[in-house]
Amino acid sequence: MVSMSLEQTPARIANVLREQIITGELSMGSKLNEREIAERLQVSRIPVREALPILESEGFISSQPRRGAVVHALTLTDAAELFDLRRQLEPMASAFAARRAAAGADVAPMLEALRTARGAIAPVSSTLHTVAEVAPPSTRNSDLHEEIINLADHALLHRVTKLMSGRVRWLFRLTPQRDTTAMWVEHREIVDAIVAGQADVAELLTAAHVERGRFESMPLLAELLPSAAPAALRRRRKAS
Amino acid sequence: MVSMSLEQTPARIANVLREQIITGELSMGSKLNEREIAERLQVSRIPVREALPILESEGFISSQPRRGAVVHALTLTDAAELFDLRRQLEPMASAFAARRAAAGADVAPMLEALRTARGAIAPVSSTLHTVAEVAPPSTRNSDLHEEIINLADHALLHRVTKLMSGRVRWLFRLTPQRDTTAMWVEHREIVDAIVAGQADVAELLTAAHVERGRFESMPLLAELLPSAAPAALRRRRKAS
DNA sequence: GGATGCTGTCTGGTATGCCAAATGGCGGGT
DNA sequence: ACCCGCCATTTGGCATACCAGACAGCATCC
Repeated sequence: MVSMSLEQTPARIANVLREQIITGELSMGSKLNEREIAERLQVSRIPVREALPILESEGFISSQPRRGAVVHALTLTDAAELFDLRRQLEPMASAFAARRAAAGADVAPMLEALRTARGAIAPVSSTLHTVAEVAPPSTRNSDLHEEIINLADHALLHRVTKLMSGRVRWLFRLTPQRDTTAMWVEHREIVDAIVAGQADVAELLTAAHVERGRFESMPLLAELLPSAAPAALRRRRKAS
Repeated sequence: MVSMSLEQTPARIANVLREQIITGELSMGSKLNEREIAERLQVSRIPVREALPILESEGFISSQPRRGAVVHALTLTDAAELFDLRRQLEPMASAFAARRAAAGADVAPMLEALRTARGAIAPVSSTLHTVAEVAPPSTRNSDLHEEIINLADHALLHRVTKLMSGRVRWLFRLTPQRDTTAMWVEHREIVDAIVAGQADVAELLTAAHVERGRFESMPLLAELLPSAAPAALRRRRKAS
């Protein structure tokens, strides 16, 4: 390898594969061969071997001892479980963020993320920020949530959330976008409550936000995903 | 390597190091040298390199790109954050477990763990189970919590919880045990609510259980742990 | 005498190569 | 014709070896 980006190689490999999984370039269920990936990315197998556990911890792939790794096939249960955890953690994050804001923490990055998210819906020329790379709304929303987490200044929460954020983006990518204007209003209300230091309000609004997302998304996902992992998918794969 | 246990080598190495960290055999702040560990455990550096990220994800060590890994020095903030997360996740686990129990799931393993935990306090001869290895109460409590998680049958919750369980044991090991009889009563009440399928009751009892633990443990931990990681601990380490 | 640059060494990062377990095809036996 | 077992190939697991960045000590220059 001649050129080296600033981030570590295993992390870079994990990022590449993660994006390929999220975009569907690597379809669910497809096998991941260490040698093939190593050759494709022009690295040796070692950093690949270190990248795969990262993706496994984030729930993108599942690997068994001597049988290799495959891209995890998302199920409706996975989606429901993700909403379950977000239901617990995101309200907590908003509450902590509100307390931090009340204590004088800098809320500017969060506000900026909110503006950017709004810009992704209806570009407002008043702000005049050059949107070099037009990221999809799902990424923008993730940015806002991430800034709330950052504001919460809670290392453990940050770690756990980061573990789930990839899957959230993956599912959002699959889900036909819900009404983004309404969602922006919800986001604004949450941010307002945080900035005002109203921890309880922010917590409840965020809980409602998550549950609304579940209510709107699950029916759509129900038509896209199998309800559970077919455990009887071992032998007899000739017809597939 | 001549003999190979059934679990994978990196996981085995992580287990060994984890126990050594929890028991204090590896003191906080001590450096972890890949070659030294590899030689000590009679393996090569590769599985060691794969074990360290596991411990890092569980918060036992912190490593920087080219500067190696050190055993994380627990702070009071770490303890508080752990209680914060447990406050959100354990009540959720109890609620899910209660719903599963109401749906007819097998509650026997949980009851067995409860009995075993009680046995660790006042051995009752009526149950007549041979306690081959006398594990410390902290481990027994972890077993009960783990069984509740298992009963909840929630893959994502299980994953996130497993990420935190190591640190919980680590802190419990440091904390002078709180009154175990009262704790057993709390445990029994929670289990009773779960078995009865009373999700709301189980959830609230568990929340109270966590908060009681926080209330009793934090003052003790405050005398054992530094309040925060000393960021100004880079240069000038000659006197230490 | 103090600060700065250089160099040696330590340690982590990556590549290559070998080994063993698992899988699938093929041949022989019933 | 079907089933069972053997063998080859695939593929992951681990060990060894090499490379590069980081840090400490020393020498040198200011």
